[in-house]
Amino acid sequence: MKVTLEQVAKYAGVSRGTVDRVVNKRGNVKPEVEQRVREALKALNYERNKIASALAYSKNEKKVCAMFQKTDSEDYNAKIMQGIHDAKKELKDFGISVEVAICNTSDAGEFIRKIDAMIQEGICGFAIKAPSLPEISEKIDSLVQQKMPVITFNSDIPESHRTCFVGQNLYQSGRVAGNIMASLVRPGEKIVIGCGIPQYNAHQERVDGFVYELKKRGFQEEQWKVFHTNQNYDVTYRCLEEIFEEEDNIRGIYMSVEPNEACGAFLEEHSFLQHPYVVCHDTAPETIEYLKKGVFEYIIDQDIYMQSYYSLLLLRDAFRNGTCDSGKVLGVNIYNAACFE
Amino acid sequence: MKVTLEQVAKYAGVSRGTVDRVVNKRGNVKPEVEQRVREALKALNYERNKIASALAYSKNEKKVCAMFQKTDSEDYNAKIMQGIHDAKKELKDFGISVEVAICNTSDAGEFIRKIDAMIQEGICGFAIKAPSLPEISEKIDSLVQQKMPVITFNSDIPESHRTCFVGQNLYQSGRVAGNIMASLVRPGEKIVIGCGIPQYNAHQERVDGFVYELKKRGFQEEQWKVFHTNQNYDVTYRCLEEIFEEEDNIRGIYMSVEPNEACGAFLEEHSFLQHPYVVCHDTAPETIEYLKKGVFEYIIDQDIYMQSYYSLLLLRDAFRNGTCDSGKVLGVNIYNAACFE
DNA sequence: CTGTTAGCGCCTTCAA
DNA sequence: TTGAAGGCGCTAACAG
Repeated sequence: MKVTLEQVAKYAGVSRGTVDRVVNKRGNVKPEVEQRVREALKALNYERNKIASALAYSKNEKKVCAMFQKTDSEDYNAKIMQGIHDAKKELKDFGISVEVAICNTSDAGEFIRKIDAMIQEGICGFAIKAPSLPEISEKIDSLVQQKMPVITFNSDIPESHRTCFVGQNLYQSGRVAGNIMASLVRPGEKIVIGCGIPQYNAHQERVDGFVYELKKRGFQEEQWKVFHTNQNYDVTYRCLEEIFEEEDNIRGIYMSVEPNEACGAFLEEHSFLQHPYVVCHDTAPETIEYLKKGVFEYIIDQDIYMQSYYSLLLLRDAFRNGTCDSGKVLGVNIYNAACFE
Repeated sequence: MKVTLEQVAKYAGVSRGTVDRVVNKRGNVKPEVEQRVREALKALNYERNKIASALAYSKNEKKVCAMFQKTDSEDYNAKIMQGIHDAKKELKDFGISVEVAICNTSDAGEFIRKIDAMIQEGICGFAIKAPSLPEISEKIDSLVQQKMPVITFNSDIPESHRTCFVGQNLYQSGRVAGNIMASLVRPGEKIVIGCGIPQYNAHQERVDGFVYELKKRGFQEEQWKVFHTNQNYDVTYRCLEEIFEEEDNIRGIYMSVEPNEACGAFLEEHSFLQHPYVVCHDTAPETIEYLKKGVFEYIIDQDIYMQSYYSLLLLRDAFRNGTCDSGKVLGVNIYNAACFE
């Protein structure tokens, strides 16, 4: 069952080293010998032992960097750090150490300075969550050109040549939300859509997906109304007050980004004949509380923990394989109150 | 950063072997030496290298068995097999080989005979999906008494002393479904609940959870009606016909177990003013089709693939640690049509 | 009770 | 272009 390099070598009448050269395509093998080895490999159905391989390879020590911009939500930041922390533990045995760099602004300069500083320290791979700005994109391209793996997570920079992206498909997550809302709200009832900042592609994408799905399920433009939260608590609260004063028969609220709490507070502090169904994103503890209390109906999560964790693990594979499995779009997870029992 | 046994040994003034004895609690170490080693361990913050450990330990070859009863759904069986297959590949490097045993009936005798046969072949651990019958439970107890890990998956045998269980909490999954339904259906509207076979605890549990949640959300007993599908296509179809003839204003159908297709076909072949919302379990390809077509509204999945895969991996940990992390209740995953885009 | 040593299977350097 | 050999860090058997 278990076939080793040694056995293949014996079968082919060569040494372990030669088989290794063939298996790992290191070149410097005479074609006819290579042919013979390949046949032996096939005949014995050799598969390399990943554990042994990892152990031997762990001599090549490497340093990678996880870089991200802090958000306003401490919980969110903590989940990212937790993912990094767990990945760090996992990667240690592979001889890979992880440095963390946190940016405080969305200024391209800050990112680029931090990247350069990290490279000075001998970093040879990045997992990075950064705004999609031309300067950053170019910087990434220059790193990739130097054969350095760069993986974007959570928020993609698709214009760049990043090795791959780990995160949610925002448009799809908006569609999932739209589909949920369409099942909750009935003909003649109205929906309020909270968009963050329209200039941010990421915010608009979810709303686009949401609206697409509403249309698909037969809703009319008059049935929904978009407002901009500016990602600000007070703005959100006031907008909701205004809209609920103007309109009636609102049965759905979609919060495409934080601050979910503003919406929760608004609903708790006002009473309605028919309480509106709330669909929102990301499982912050406060958001889950609203879900449990029945103020919110559904949360769609993107597992930010997994994103930071997984992107770091992919970096390891990138070192071994020169590349990594074509990125990874992590799931769109739906939760209702009963999920947290 | 990386601390090895060797370094700890040097620090404590003993040999690697002795440190190993302390780390792995193999005994035979003089208390004062042990004390010294423990201090060194702490001082250097030693953590064992899992890769190296696994490689060395893989010398101890082991055989485990995955045993399950075939269901009527070929897709379901295939997912179980896929999980086993992937686990097999993963475990190979650990020196663990996996045998599969498939039972055709729910007869305790068949299971017990197959278990005995496996033990003849040198199996030393089981991952098993079996009905909860006293004879099987006793058999499991006798294996566990001989220090053999036995993990139940998908369907638990809680009366037994199985090492742990990997699967969904059925009651909770019913609650999740109930909560969804409660958000879809409004006052005055009715819900039909398809229970499989009431004598099967597993079927009843989901329905209990479902009803619990309906009550919690203020629904009245008159609003729902339970029927028994017998897990049979024709029975299900006929029951639905009858109920829809008798009652009107039915807006929700909950299928707690297969055959979901009977429900799908029924809805496609009849037309209603208000099409009822369908919430059901398990992502068989046919069920997903109905979801995509908009005939079904939500599917709640239990990732059976992951259950068979994960239970086998836990067996590996059980060999190393004598026990394994207190089982694992895998998630309750909610899907709507947009999830499959 | 403790130290020594021979692997586990692969990777990598160094000679040849 | 190839073979030989010395690790990677840990486990386990054996000798003392």
